[in-house]
Amino acid sequence: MTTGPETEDLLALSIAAVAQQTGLSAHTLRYYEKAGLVESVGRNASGQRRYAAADLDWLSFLLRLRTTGMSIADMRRFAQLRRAGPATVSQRLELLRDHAGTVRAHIQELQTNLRDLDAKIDHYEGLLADPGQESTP
Amino acid sequence: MTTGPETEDLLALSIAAVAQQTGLSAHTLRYYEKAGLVESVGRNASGQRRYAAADLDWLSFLLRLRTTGMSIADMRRFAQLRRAGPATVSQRLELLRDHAGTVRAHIQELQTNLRDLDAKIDHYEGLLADPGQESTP
DNA sequence: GGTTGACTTAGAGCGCGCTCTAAGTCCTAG
DNA sequence: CTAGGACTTAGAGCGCGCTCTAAGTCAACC
Repeated sequence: MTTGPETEDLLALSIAAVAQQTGLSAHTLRYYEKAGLVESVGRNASGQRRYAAADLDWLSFLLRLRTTGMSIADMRRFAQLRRAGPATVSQRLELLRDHAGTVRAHIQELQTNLRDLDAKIDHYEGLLADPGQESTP
Repeated sequence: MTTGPETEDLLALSIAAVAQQTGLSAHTLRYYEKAGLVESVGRNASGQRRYAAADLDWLSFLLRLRTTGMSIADMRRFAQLRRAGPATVSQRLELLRDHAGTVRAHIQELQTNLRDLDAKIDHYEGLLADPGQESTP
């Protein structure tokens, strides 16, 4: 399943490269590291960050959490558990399940409200087609 | 279709009552008014706000927009069009259609990311059931 | 008449998630 | 050797959407 031996460690992207790939700014990448979302990434001889494949994987997972509305604080909690090792797997699982539930609820809420918006749109279309109806806001 | 003559104007809720009904704080209700989201509501003899049924309808519409992620600025834009009268119906329609599109896209995005989260959850469940696998983060 | 409490206003403050600044170090090209 | 640019750090600043404070007015009850 791995691409080959040491593939990961051979990848060593600069912060600018990772910024471009992820869509995050270099500022934000450093901020995430300082905020405890990302384990300190490796450095080259002159102290500059060099991202490995595993770092990119983790970042894209973080972005998925972010996109689905997880707060920085919760992401940090997850990252801490991950750093603490395999003993925390069940806690991570619980966190993820909770979050997935939240996301599902959020989707539901959006869908319900969207239906109402669509009804409003229909109403406005009616107004346009036949002006002079009662004008509900 | 109307409930009867003057039903709306007979309803005259205090800001506290509206706060409780909508879940917004009184502070936020005043803020929305100052921000141009809500047309100045009626006042009683001593200058206190008295909300009519139409105000409540409008507020619940605003809340639907908010819940689906519309910014205050866009809600203000919509409110301004509404105040400008029937001539703006087509512009309001366009705004609503755009927003509904945004919401649909957002739901899509959430669903996609949720699928990936579920996959991650499955992975963690596998780890729990059979520890000692390769430990993808 | 006094006290309580809900209301009014203008405006300051807060939490979040970045986003940028300032000052300095280091590598690279000319 | 020099100039430019990408990087480093600590920390300040910003935009959003509220949220609260301060100081004052008013109506109602005892």
